[in-house]
Amino acid sequence: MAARIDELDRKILSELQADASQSLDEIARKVGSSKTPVWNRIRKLREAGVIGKQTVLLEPEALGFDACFFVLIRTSEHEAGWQERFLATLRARPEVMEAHRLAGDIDYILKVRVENARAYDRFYQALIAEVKIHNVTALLSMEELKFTTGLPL
Amino acid sequence: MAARIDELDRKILSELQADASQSLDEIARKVGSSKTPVWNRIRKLREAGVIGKQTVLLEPEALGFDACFFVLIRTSEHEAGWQERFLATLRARPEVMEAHRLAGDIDYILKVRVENARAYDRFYQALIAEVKIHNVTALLSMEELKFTTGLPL
DNA sequence: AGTGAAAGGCGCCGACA
DNA sequence: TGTCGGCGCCTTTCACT
Repeated sequence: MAARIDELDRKILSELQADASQSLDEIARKVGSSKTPVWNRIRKLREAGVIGKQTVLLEPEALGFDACFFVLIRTSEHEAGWQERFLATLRARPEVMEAHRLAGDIDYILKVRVENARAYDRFYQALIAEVKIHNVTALLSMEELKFTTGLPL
Repeated sequence: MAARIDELDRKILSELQADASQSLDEIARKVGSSKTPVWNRIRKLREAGVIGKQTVLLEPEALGFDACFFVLIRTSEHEAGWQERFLATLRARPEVMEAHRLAGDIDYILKVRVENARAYDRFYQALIAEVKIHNVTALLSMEELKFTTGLPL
């Protein structure tokens, strides 16, 4: 699955991660190339699925999302049907920012962004009403020390 | 800190989150307004710090980042000096995608993206060499079930 | 606060080396 | 594969409502 990427591609991706609003000329200058080759490479990287969607990062606190929880989930159910229902629930719930299936004794971890603790409880109640869950631990974030979407190229 | 945002702002932010490469005309049409007002609102939201940086989301697996760990950290040190060193280490390490200070008996959680388990171990060794840590639990992600940067507006 | 128009810049695509 | 040049759209601004 890992695409063939050379040094120039890496530099271009790095620039795009840092600031996707830069002009082609600007990127070309920084990576030591020029418009057309840079543009062709970006197109190829997009087609190859290396570059996903272009977005803006919003400030959660400025929008009233003051609470962030990491939710550790243990389940006793491991049939396909259960996992499908669980997955569908996660996908349907916009407050679930991230969900991973884990190795080890904890089965899943979620990252959930909500307005406040009450909103988290609503989410929690809705979740356990939809799927049977053996054990849930919620870790409340007091402070986001670091956040980046940029991979270390 | 929460900015005053009306329904139109919310729609605009939603569109930008979904696809920041859209033209102003397109966004204006979708939210039922026109170019200039949309542009003015975007500028204000940027100045207010609601809209942060514009970026592209890269596909980790296409770039060889096949391993993702959530790291639960307990420490016995709670002085300011220790936390400063810890924070500086996290900031300096590009494989740390996310770091939160928590409430409860676990003190910190990190999200770490690396090439493979060996790269994680290098990170782990470097971390405990730099700061004294009481207890570390690493949760290995087997599968990313969901990932979004889009807040639920 | 929204409309319309005008200008400069930039993405995108050609031909050429 | 990289450079140059042009067409047309899109951002950005301003004057008016």
